[in-house]
Amino acid sequence: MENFDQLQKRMRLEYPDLSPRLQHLLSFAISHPQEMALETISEIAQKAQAPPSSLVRFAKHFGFQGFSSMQKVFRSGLVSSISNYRQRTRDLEKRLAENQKGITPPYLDYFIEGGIESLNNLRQSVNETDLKKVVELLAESKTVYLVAQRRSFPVAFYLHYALSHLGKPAQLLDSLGGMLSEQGKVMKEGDALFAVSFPPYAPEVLNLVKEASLEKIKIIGLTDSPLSPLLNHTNVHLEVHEKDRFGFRGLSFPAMYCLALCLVFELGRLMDHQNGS
Amino acid sequence: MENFDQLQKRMRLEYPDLSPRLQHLLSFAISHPQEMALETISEIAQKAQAPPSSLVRFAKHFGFQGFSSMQKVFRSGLVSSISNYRQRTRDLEKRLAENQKGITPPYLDYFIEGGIESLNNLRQSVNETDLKKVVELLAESKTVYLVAQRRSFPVAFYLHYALSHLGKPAQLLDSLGGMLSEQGKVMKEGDALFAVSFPPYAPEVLNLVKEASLEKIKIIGLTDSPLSPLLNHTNVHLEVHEKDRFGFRGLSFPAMYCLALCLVFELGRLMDHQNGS
DNA sequence: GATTTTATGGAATAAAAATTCCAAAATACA
DNA sequence: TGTATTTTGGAATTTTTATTCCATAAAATC
Repeated sequence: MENFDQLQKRMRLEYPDLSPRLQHLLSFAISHPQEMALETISEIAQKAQAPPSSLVRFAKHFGFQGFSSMQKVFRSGLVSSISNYRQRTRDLEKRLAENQKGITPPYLDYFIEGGIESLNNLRQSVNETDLKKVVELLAESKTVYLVAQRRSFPVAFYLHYALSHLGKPAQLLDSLGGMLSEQGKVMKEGDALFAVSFPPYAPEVLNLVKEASLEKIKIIGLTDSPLSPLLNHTNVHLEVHEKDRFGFRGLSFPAMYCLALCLVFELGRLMDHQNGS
Repeated sequence: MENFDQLQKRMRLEYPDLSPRLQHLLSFAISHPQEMALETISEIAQKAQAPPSSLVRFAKHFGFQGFSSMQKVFRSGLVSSISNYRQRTRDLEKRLAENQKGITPPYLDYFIEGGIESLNNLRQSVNETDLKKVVELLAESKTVYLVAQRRSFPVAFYLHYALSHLGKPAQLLDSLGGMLSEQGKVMKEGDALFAVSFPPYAPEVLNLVKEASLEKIKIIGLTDSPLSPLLNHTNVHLEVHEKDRFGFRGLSFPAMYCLALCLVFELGRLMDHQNGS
């Protein structure tokens, strides 16, 4: 299928040769791509001051089977600004599904695109206010405890590393020797617990969070969905959505690390600022 | 009309009280807002693995007259997120172009941009042949040992997790209790050592690699530059270039995880293939 | 100025999509 | 264990949306 940019280009090119009505529709289409993408043919017809049949004619003029197939292109253009990788990814998935045997690498591109999509999504799933709140909580707390298990553990480890380098007192609750619960007992009011949990949500982490919340420890959650069981106990949380490829989890990592980096960077700035003044 | 954010909030709140099917749809709706906004009820039903009537029921549960009226709310959410995204992107481009110094928050966008750049670079810094060689080496080896320290440790940890889940015998040399060198003594000919090292290159890892290479253990390196001290002893290596933002290291993470994911994925395929034939 | 060709609007029809309703399954309750 | 209640899936129906077709109007050609 032709993409939105190509179509738009073609439209501009053909403009002079069109009939008055089609010219009129074309200029409407170009200046109202969002309406073209989302509304029904009759709504558009009304707004463009033309009958629905003219819109169908318009679509057919550009080689579409009808209005609906043209609208699909407008829709793809609408979302492509968010992730123009999605379509390519779908295509690849389709090709793979068709011919599972003669599959040829490179798959790396595929993961790269998934990663980019995941990073782009990050922009939407994290809002500034929450991010700021997290940074402030970290700055205020005496010690930051970090907890995560299995798949999520690497991020907690990295945060521990980075916070320590910033001079922020941080402790990693690594469950070494099965001592997670005991490790958690050290937390006191005035500390913060940073909990990372992705499916399958580790029950140990959940328990620790529950206990900590009873002790009035501030809890920061990093998880994958607003429905995560973690969220019942967090003071503030950040979301990174989990995507998969071939049922293969983990494409949230690139986004998660970006977020972690940004967090550390902002904390560093805030700490500098507080010391300097 | 209720707006998208309010609706989402309400959904999260009611989640626990819903029937299983409605819970399932809710989590789909929240994680696929774009699909909910743009596709037809039957397409969504298919993707969410539920009958269309359940979607109608779902909409009604939240007080809508039917699916269509709920979809309108999702559409309005999509539209506002798009304009929001566009605005932010425009601002960012402008500020980046104007002046690298007077950058102001939100910084998250800068890290996202950096991450994307880093992922794009990955395409060039890794060549297919090496990637394939690494996967083959992993597949051939009896046990894969993984070593990394400090900043690089999280990737090794993740690889250990993922390889184990694939059924590939893997051991993480985590230096627990300072026993790194002793942990390394277990490696035998036929095993592989996967070493990750980024600046500042940990000398312990370097030593371990040297010793292992004397024992004819195959060595795979993951590092940041062709000049890395690691490379004198590796059989094959992958490079991920280190970028920084505001003098802040770690933007190689998104790329590194992408690479790791891809590696695991390809290994999984190869193993499947070898078992199947 | 008459005739042919092209463009246009709108009503009729077809197609697609959403909604309703009911029987069956699952669950809770006695 | 049997009965009542809730949940569920899917076929039938209704509604909405898109498309076709044709009569008429406008424009071009002779």
